[in-house]
Amino acid sequence: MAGIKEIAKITGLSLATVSRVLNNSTLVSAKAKKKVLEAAHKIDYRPNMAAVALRSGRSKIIGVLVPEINNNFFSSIINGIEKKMSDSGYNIIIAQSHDSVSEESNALKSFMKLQLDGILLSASEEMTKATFLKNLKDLDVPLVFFDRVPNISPINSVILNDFKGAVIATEHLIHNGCNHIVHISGNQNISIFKRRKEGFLAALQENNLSTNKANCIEFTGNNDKDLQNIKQLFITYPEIDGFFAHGDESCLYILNILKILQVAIPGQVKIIGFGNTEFGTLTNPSLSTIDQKSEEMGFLAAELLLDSLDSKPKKYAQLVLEPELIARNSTK
Amino acid sequence: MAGIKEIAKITGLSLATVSRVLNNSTLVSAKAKKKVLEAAHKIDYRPNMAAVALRSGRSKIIGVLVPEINNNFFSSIINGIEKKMSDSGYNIIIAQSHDSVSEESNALKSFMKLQLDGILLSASEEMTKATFLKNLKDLDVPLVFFDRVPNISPINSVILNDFKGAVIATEHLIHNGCNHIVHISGNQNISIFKRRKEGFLAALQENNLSTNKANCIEFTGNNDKDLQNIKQLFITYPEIDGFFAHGDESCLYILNILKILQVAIPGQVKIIGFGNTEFGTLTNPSLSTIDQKSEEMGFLAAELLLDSLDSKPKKYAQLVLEPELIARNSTK
DNA sequence: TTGTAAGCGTTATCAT
DNA sequence: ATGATAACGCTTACAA
Repeated sequence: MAGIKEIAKITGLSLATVSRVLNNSTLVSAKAKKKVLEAAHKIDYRPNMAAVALRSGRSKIIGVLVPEINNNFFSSIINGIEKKMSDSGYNIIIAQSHDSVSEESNALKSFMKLQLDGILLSASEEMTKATFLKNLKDLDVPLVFFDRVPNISPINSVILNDFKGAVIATEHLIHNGCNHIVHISGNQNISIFKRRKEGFLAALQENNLSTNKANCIEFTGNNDKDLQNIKQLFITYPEIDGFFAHGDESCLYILNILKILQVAIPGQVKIIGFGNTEFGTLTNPSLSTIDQKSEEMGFLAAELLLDSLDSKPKKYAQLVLEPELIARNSTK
Repeated sequence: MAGIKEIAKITGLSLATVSRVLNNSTLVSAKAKKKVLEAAHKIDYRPNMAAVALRSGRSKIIGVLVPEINNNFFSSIINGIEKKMSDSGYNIIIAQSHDSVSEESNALKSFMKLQLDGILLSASEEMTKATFLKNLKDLDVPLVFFDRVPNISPINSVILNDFKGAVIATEHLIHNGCNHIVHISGNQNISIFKRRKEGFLAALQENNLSTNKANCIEFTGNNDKDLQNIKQLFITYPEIDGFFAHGDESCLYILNILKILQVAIPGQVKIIGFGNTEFGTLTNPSLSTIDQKSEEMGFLAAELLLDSLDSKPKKYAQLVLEPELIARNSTK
């Protein structure tokens, strides 16, 4: 009930002047400014954002669309986004695609109704260039992609240098004396996992190690099957002295299997993961890994979006974050 | 650009009639209804929610305030909320308190500007009855608390029966032959951890087991310290044959320490955690635990909020979810 | 520097 | 069953 009208009544000024003060316009006298601000404080004035959005076209809300919120990586990113956005007076509205194109387009549709000022999104696995264009063709708000980025330009995006991360991890093993390294890869249809595998192979080549077929084994997500696969591989090739996994989770399997097989870690075999998941400090031995800079990614994506909100001559930026080695006991 | 006006122009009907159709009013002819819906579909009409919110006072947005989004428990809850709310055509806006009263009240203030239709919130640790009342006194939207609930009534709330969960866990150990059980407790200022400890002690008493001081040890969060504490305890009391931890994370420590001490799990010592964290299936042995029903909690809280959105004669409900035993190999 | 008034897209009241 | 019109709270030309 406490609106701009009330302030006008109290101060004896017009709605326009009150509005100008509240929007930091320079076209107001110091006296008017003071009066208005006092009154605003007195009645604890809070603008009706619905009215502001309707009239000005700016809602002060930005949409965030991720595949899954209940996932440490994405929730860390959202954390970074939230930090930056709330500092700048924006609220964030969150939706999930669950990696489904239809849910993704539904979410975007509902975003479009809300007069959002901008959208941050990580594309679903299935999102192709075609569906992307279809969904977003009439979406004229600023857009920034992060992590999972469709192959299209021009675009604003923030990604991690996954290739580099894999190289760092692999070379860390090599520098610590490993010669027979195996990569536990992820679904190769997902670009980030593909790049990690490429980085692994490149690092082997760079260091004159063989890159034959036995070096890679794909993680299926089926617990028992993966366990058997890794076990079998290790029994077939007992000379294996290092594992680089596409994710920290797979390392838990490897740790278990090697313990069963009575293999000393990191004595006989060294292990490094990817993702810097929380439990990495809790395993025995603690897990070396690659940090994905998730919170920074969210922060930068938010910053990029804020930049493009007020810059009229549109320019696009592709930011690439550098991963960081977290060396712990599993590779000592 | 495609608004209600456009539909009126296409169909030759008035704004009022178009609006009525779009809002499922019964006061329209089948013919008009058909024409409007066709036109709406044709121009891919999407209501401007800012205008709807301004005019009707309902934004179709509900606010969710949690201590920390980057936390598996809360992100699962949000998952449940999102599921229910998006089914009902609501968007959710998320804010974090980081367990700080000032951030919490800031978030609530910004919620209030947004004309939200309702708020779901898990109170920060510090939130007292007084600050709660101060923050929410002029907040007249429906409110539902979950998990962390201030001691105030009347109120809508959804919580887990943590006491019962602890009893179930403890009795599971007892039924599987444990006589000397230790509880690794959490910060006793947090109500849920307190209730878990109480449940543990009650279960011991109920089963005629001693409840002396050696039965509990508080988890400090300091990795090295906790490790030493647990190790020392086990060395002092080698008769210990069971551990019930207030969280799954602590179980990783216990597993590591017992492995170092060459103790057979579950042969000599059995372990059960709380939370049903993802990595519980990946440890060796896999971890028995108590499921917190986090997604259900979010779902029910959302449902409760939706109920109170349209029920004029306000009634309040306190829902208590029953935890579930997840028996795996660590207690076999 | 300030005021007047139009208008953002929709809903709701009152006629017809 | 439908239409004309005011109103929601605010911003912003345009006028003064």
